[in-house]
Amino acid sequence: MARYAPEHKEETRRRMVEAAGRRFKSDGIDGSGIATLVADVGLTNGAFYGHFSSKDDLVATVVARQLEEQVAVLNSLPAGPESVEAFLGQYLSITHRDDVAGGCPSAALLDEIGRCDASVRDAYTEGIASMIDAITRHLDDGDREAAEERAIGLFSLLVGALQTARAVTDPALSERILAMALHTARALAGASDRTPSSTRQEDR
Amino acid sequence: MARYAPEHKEETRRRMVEAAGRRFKSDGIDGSGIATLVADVGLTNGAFYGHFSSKDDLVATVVARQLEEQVAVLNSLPAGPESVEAFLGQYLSITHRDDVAGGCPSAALLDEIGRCDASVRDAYTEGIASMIDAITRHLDDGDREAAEERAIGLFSLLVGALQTARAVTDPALSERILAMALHTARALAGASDRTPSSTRQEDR
DNA sequence: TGTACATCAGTGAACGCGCGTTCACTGATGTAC
DNA sequence: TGTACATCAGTGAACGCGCGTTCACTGATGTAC
Repeated sequence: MARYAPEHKEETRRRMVEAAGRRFKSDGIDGSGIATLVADVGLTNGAFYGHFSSKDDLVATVVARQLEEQVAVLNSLPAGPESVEAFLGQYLSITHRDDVAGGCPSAALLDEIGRCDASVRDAYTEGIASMIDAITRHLDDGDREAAEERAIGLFSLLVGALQTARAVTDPALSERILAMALHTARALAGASDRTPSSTRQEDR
Repeated sequence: MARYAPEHKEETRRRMVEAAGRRFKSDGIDGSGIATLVADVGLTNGAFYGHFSSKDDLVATVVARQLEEQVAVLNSLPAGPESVEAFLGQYLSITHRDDVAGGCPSAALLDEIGRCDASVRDAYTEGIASMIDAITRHLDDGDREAAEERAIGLFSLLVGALQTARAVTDPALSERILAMALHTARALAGASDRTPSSTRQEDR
């Protein structure tokens, strides 16, 4: 093996965390074996323990990273109802439904995370707290408490609807779930808009 | 082995489906082995294939049965906003959060079902269609389309919130999620109430 | 009434396989002298 | 300039284990004659 640049190992680890994120989301945590995970980045199974102390260590790292990325996206969103609308439309789109590997980690893994060790659930807890904060900031119109409530409701609605749309085999029902959840999500996101310039009309 | 009453085998199968429902929900589908599942009803692993043709056959049967039971509960609920309120309060309670094995199958298994074979997802599709119908009937105030939309939103919200409350390790955050989701759920369930006799006041 | 046989729910050992994890080893590079 | 050694990311075989599934067998009962 070649002697590597100082950043090489760090870079390999980073690629593993990213590839494992996609694997976990598409095949499940339990459904993804170490051999497959390392093969995804072109290594053999023994190399794994040079980077992580155990599978759980990787899982916790991946969960933390996935949520960080999502929070970063939310934070980079411009303020204002239009960008929230756009985000909702993209979240509840057919494209997102069909891109499990590249999509929302909560929609793909939430109930499995609930069955994981405390280390993984701790990582999720920290991530989700930041996420609720980020959503709350986008919805805040002065009443922070009410905005946080809507943030939690919105997050739960999005995750539950996307999971359901993915589980169902009937394409018409699946699209109906996405469309109706999107309508409800818009109403929920804009529930405090008292300005008549609001994008929504059909909700009242 | 004793010669059994004619209903004996059927009864064993029924017990297996019920026990497997609890197992799947608490340990995951992938996390529950055949040996454990049959041991739960006091049998040894070879007995399994006298009742089911494969694990997937059992999973599909369990998923169908779990949803049937839930729909039966919904259908037995008296009409009127009070019983919907009571149902929401129970669904988003700490008791339900802590009773994964005896609780809602969608909250425990939805993303794992999304990764299952078509037979399992077909069973889920049929069950969820009945469930949406049942919820819609409870919310219907004349506008069926709007009621179905609120039914889908409500279902997604409940499932997403319960999963999140379960995944999180911080008890305060977990309870906060349940409480805030309950508040949003009540507003959503009663969104069409134009009667001032409504139970909710704080939402408008 | 007594013997021979059919029924059938359940037993338990065995199958090949993939799991998470360990570990002695490889081999290309950098450093010491 | 040339040799000896340290470094270290990655290799790949092996470990014990549990998985889903198969199958020859058990043994208590009912039926036939």
